[in-house]
Amino acid sequence: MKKESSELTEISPVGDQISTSFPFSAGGLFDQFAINGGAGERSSSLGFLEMLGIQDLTSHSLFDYLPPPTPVSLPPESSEVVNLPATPNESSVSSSSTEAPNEQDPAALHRLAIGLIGKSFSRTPKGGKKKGQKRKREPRIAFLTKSEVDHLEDGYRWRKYGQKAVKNSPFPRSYYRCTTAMCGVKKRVERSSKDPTIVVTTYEGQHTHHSPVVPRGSNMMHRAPPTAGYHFGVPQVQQLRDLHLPFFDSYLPPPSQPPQPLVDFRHMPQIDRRYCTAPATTTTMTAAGVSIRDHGLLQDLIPSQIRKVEDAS
DNA sequence: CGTTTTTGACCCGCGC
DNA sequence: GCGCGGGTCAAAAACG
Repeated sequence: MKKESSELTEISPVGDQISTSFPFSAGGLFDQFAINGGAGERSSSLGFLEMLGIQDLTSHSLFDYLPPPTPVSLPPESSEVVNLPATPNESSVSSSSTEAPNEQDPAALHRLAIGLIGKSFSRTPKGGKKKGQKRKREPRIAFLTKSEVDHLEDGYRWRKYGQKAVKNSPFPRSYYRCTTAMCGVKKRVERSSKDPTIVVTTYEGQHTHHSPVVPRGSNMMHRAPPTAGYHFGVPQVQQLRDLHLPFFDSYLPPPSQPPQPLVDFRHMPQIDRRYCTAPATTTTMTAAGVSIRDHGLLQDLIPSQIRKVEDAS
């Protein structure tokens, strides 16, 4: 059956996309991780790792390259410190105000690499596009997560609309769209061929709705309640800064400012219980569950940054 | 029975 | 122009 022209998404070439219309802070630096264009021979994950100066994931873990861990502090209203286990054998999670963190209890964000890997634009929408009309371009953000589970729970409901084999990779790439009406956010999920323990989740667009839904088959123990505040503790913000990724300065609140609301770490013990029985990489899954859940990065930080750029222009 | 997933076909941009 | 690869569509199947 012949298809109508429809809204599609493609990735713009590396060459001009950053310098011409990237809404954040244009510059050559972005070329290092605007890696999804052109012939598409480099995966987003590899590009991001390259950006971090990581060339070989076959003999090292991504997380070997990240900054040293710091304790995950809870928001000011709670004095608890949540320690994440580093291995399944140490899968217990303490929630104590007195227990000091150590190397075996790296912070959640230590296990998370977040990279802005490029940008994309929508193709001709249904109904056609006028000649010469600029395509809408959406920023994309990739989360690299060490996890056994491909599709990580992030608090939104997604409908899978496609799956494709990835060239030079044994793992397929899945395409998801937010099921909320009028919300055009999409995400791609693929597993790194270099390090199969790493899942690359790429988000495109901004959610038009604030309240994430409770996914089916889940319960409130697995996620923050809708009414809960989302807090990104100072240590997490500092860790992101410590990655020395220039664009993060635009994403993160100034050091003098209170942390942006993002993740409610009070729910991390529940998340850990959910995964602690799974083998091998589940501790990172814990971190991933929290990290990916910090939808604020998408719906709070990015929009604010876009506004910032728009105001400045 | 409504929703989601699966999966082959199709569309499009790009390189040759 | 053609082939390739990424991305999406949409009918059918599966699921709850």
